[in-house]
Amino acid sequence: MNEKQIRKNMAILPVSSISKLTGLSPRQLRYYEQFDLVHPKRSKGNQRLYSLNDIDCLLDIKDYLSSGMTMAEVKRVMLKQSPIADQETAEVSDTAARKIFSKEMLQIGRWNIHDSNNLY
DNA sequence: ATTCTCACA
DNA sequence: TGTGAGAA
Repeated sequence: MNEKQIRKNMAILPVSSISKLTGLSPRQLRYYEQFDLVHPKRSKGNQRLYSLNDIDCLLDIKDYLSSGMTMAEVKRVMLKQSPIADQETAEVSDTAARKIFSKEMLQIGRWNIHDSNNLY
């Protein structure tokens, strides 16, 4: 992978930053981790270290949850197009990903996408 | 000062 | 999910 991808998975932001950037509470961020929705690295102090890629995932997750999906459902969608880890993360972290996500949702067909209930 | 884990009025 | 205790 090139520098671009490396950095996307290198960012090491503390949970507080992620919380502000995603609008999710630290509690939720840790909770989502239990479902393998995100894979933050850990510092020696056992501190969670999120990458820019994780932020991207979190934002999508947030979107899906707002659309009425549950953790298990979101997880399934994520696993099908989340090559994250430290392999060959193609450059489909933003735009392309969004399209794929939408496609997945429509295919699985069951989550009607009428209105986004932003309740926060 | 921050974050982590665990458990619950 | 939120919140607080106790440790790192």
